[in-house]
Amino acid sequence: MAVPELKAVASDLAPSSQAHSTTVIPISSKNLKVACSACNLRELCIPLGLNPDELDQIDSVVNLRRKVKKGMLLFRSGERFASLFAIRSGFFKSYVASEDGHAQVTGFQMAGEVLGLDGISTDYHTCNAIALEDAEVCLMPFNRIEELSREILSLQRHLHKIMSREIVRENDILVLLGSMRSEARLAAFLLNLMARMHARGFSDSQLVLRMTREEIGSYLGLKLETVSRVFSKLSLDGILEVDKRNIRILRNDLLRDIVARAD
Amino acid sequence: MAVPELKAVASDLAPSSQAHSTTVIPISSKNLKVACSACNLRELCIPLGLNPDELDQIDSVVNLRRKVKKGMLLFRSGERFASLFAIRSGFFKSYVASEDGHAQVTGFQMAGEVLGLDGISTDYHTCNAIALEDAEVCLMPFNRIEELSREILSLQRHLHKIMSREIVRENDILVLLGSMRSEARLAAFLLNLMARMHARGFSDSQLVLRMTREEIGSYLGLKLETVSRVFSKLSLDGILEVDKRNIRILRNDLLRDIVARAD
DNA sequence: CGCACGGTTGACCTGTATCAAGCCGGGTGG
DNA sequence: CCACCCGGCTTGATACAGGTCAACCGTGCG
Repeated sequence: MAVPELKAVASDLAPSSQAHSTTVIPISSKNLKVACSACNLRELCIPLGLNPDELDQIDSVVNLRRKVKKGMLLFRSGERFASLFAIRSGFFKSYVASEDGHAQVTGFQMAGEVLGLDGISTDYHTCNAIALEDAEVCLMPFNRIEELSREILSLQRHLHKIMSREIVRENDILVLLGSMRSEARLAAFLLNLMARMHARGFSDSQLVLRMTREEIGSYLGLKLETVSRVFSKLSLDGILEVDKRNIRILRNDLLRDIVARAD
Repeated sequence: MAVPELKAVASDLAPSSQAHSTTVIPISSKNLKVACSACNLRELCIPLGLNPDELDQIDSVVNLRRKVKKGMLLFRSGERFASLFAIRSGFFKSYVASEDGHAQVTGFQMAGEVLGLDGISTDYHTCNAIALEDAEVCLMPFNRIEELSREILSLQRHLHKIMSREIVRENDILVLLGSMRSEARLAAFLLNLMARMHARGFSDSQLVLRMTREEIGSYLGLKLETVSRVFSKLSLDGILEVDKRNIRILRNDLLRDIVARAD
């Protein structure tokens, strides 16, 4: 398989909850620019081909935005689930923490992706989501989503596809963790990140990592030293240019080879 | 976290497809015993608290059963998705196969669990499901499910919870693969299997594995020799009694310790 | 200024993979 | 009915990828 699409979703939040976030911005008819119907990320969050009436209904669901400063939690494991979050801007990691303090990163999420799907299962979050850079999210109260998706067929379908896509993505990571070696894991990870950035209009050969080596390692089942060494090796091999968190892909083809050869 | 609930779902199928399955049994009012309303697995597949009318509607959705002989595919990657499958009896593994022949097991499924969720995403299967023992599944055409879940609120909710549960389960495996060592992986795997069997009325200390060491290894990211060695070690330590595929857990507490200590 | 954090690199250790031999039990064909 | 074979499993010897521990560097920040 090519470029496993690594996990891009995570959990959910208690909208009324305390400490983590900073500002909550009501969306009124006055700041139309944030309404879904006018959002440039629209095609990622909501289905295409809605009529104006339906778009209005969607706008009425997505009734709050929230700013999340770098390092702040969007939600944490154990909190009550009420809303899904569509990321408007910024970058998140989601992770589960064992009681002993060890944290396993389960995904990285960027603009246009949805956080919180795992909370539907039990009505409580099972993981944490933290902003890796200043971010802004749209709150989508889940009971309103369910309500509306009973009326708008394409919204129902869209919701199901988003959830299923998440299942498929995790499947891909299982393949990665179950059968690839360090170099292939990092190669697949970079290609995936790059593809997602490219789909958002960024360069397809250059990117700025938002996460530390340790976070990458946790996600890929490697130690930070190993991640660092693999970066060095790929750099030495002329496949990447690595300057701290600035990565430039020089030989996309070779990167793909590494993944393909690994199974 | 205790006993990660390992993956218990997988992909989907083209109901009209050719080779794999054996018998298709229409469900009529004559063989009521298979109708959902009378199925003893009901509480696993469909929501509780439905009124008779709603139960009738559900029965009308689940309109076919299919027998799948041991070793036969229920569906394969690339096939068109049309239905979810509820397992009535038997045991499945799901896996994704790379072009080069390598197979990564992504889950084991037993009675009462649902197969096919990953197909919703693109309308095509992304993995394969194969029966590890003679099995019988109920076909649930997905467009009918979507239709009905617009009318029956609790069905809609149930569907969403099932999908979300699958996401959470895969999260748990990520933790397992990302941070546990062989002994802890196998311990978590056994505890999970045991719990699922126990929930179905079987012993909570004894089980018969339906899969080979190699399949366990693929699932856990280990080689079959390693799986075998870990079984031997756990046996030597007096934690298990292992006779080929018959496993008896002697020290559940120690097994849990192994998982807990591993993070 | 100095400290803390993220990153790199080196030396060494270890858990798991790999390769190989052999066992057991069940199915098949002579 | 027996011999054989084959698939699944166990066990041993050895190799190696990645983990662990440690030193060091640069940079941003209090």
